[in-house]
Amino acid sequence: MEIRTQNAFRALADPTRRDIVQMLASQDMTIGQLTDRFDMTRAAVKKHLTVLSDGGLITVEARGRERINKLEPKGMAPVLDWLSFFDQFWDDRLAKLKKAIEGNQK
Amino acid sequence: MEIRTQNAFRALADPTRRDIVQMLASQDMTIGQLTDRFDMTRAAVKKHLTVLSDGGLITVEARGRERINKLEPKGMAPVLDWLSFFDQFWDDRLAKLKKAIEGNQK
DNA sequence: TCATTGAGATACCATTTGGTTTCATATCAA
DNA sequence: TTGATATGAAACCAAATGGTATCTCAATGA
Repeated sequence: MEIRTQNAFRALADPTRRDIVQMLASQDMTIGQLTDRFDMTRAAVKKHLTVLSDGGLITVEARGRERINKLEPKGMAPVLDWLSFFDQFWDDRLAKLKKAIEGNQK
Repeated sequence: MEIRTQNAFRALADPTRRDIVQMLASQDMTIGQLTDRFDMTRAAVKKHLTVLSDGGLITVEARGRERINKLEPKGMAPVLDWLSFFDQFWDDRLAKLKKAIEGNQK
């Protein structure tokens, strides 16, 4: 249950995928552009992009023969939602953060 | 590089381990107590606890023949640190959160 | 003392994961 | 039209992952 949370956490579990997320944070990129920045094949990058997409962390927009990969910030919400569990240990800051993000996203 | 971040994200990637974290949030528990709450063997739970320990998310305290597993909240810091990257998209709340947690932890 | 209990370690297994190579398809441009 | 380019998809592979069963060890307590 709660497959969205699982898929998001799973997507963030791999260092290459976290790097992709950071790269897409600075600019939208095609698979080709991303592949240029890694020491692996396009097929491998594609697999990572699929996992990120399953996790709701990116969206893909077709433009001609290119596919523009964009960061989907609200995909992070389930992660922050889960992390807000730790309010019990600290304070309500995580909950506030989550609300702030949700507000920005709508 | 940045193995702590990788180990923490990896530890959180599995649903059983996230459940364990939540259980330990309400009270410290031995392996036996945790195993009672899952439909798997003690050996399997032990493996999850090892991954959580590698991720810095729990500590183990020996007491007699029992091992008390405790949540280690500051192990979450690398995760929050990485997530604060998204400041660029929204605002500085995550950075503030991170600082607040670091302050609470020292 | 010695049976019981709580835990760790190891060997084993099926599935998943992260990578490759290869081939197919669609779009662009000359 | 046709060659180059951007991507997708499938088959395959080694290693990691999540689980099991089994054995050992240490502490407890009657």
